[in-house]
Amino acid sequence: MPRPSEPTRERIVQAASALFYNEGIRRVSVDEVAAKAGLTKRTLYYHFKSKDDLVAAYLAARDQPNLALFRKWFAEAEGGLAVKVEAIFKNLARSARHPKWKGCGFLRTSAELANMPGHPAIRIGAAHKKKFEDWLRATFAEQGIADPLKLARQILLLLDGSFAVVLLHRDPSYMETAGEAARTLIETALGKQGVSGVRT
Amino acid sequence: MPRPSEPTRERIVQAASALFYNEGIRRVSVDEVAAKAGLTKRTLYYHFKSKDDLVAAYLAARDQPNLALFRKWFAEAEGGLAVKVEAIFKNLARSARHPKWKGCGFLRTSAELANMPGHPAIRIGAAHKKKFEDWLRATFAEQGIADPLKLARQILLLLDGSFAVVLLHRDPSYMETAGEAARTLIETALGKQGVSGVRT
DNA sequence: TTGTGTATATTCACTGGTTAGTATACATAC
DNA sequence: GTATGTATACTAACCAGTGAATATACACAA
Repeated sequence: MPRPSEPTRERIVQAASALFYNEGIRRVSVDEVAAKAGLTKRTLYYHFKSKDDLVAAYLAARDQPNLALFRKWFAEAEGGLAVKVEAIFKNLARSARHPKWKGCGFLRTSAELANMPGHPAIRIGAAHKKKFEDWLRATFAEQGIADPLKLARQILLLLDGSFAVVLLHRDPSYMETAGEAARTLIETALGKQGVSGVRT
Repeated sequence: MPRPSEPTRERIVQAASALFYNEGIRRVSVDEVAAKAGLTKRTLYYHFKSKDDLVAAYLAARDQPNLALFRKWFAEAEGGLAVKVEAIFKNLARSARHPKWKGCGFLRTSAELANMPGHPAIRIGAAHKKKFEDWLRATFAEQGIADPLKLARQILLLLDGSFAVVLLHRDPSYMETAGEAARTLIETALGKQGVSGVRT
């Protein structure tokens, strides 16, 4: 059969992603994933040792693309630091208006598996959010902000808060409100920065 | 048997609360809830017409006590508006250090049932958060803040963000960071308020 | 060129357990 | 003697994971 066999594994992960994200982890059976991928459950278990393993693969596949998207939205925005960060929230609001949007897969998984704190999928989610936080922190540090880690965490809190609130109310305008708050916090931090601070 | 029969229904809701909150909605079976309440599943189905009904009752029971706790934390704190709101976050951080803490039941339920947008439990969760938002809005309005609704929503975003982030990282210090951000936003809003603004 | 062994990849059929919800009967109180 | 409340026993479906067999590709020997 196919020698490197990555297409099969890839197909399984993509089927799992669509189902887990749309329906929830525990709602979706391994049989459903296999059917959607066009193969039998037994074949799926050849590529993944357990359902938990598959859940971890689902989130791992979303890690880099998600981060790249945030960086792209930031990079493409015209303006100062605060405006560029606010652009992330505006773009997110746009995605959230899509009818199939159902929040952040990482956060929803950690909520659903809250009774299994050490679950591999939760570790992947935590690492993902740390990477985002660290990218923000480094960006803020470059701009000479006094406490870049604190500010990065505050932005992250607003971002994840908007995922949660918009999922509950189905009202993406909360994301724009979060973006305004982020802008305020960044402008305040820029106002307090030392004379050596770099501006854009 | 007991005539008003409210103790039985009450016992079921309490058993359901403990199990749903600790293990997750879909993880817990109706049999488990019945067993924990000390009666049979058939009796449970006499008091609730479905599992969905029971899930809604679980969240409805948390609505008022939760709001009362937030108001109490706010009322008992010494200081100005910003400090009193920050106190909510500090108290929340304290709760989150308890080993059995597992985030916000309303948000976790909305994440787990994200594929059922009209679910009664999600409606109850949305109404709960709206009540909190409205209480904050009214409080800010009393203090003469220019756009009390916007500020209330920003605080709510930080609060729900801290639930999500702390659940993921199991690091309650994020709640204190959120509290600082809330204080900054409120102080900024107070600084911009009209001359007629009331101070505390 | 042809035969053969081996690792990779896939399927069918199954198990043991769980699950939401119900048909029916029984008990108690007033 | 009827409302309310509780229990036993059941259904029909679902679900994570496995045993055993099979098919293919390719390396290497004859």
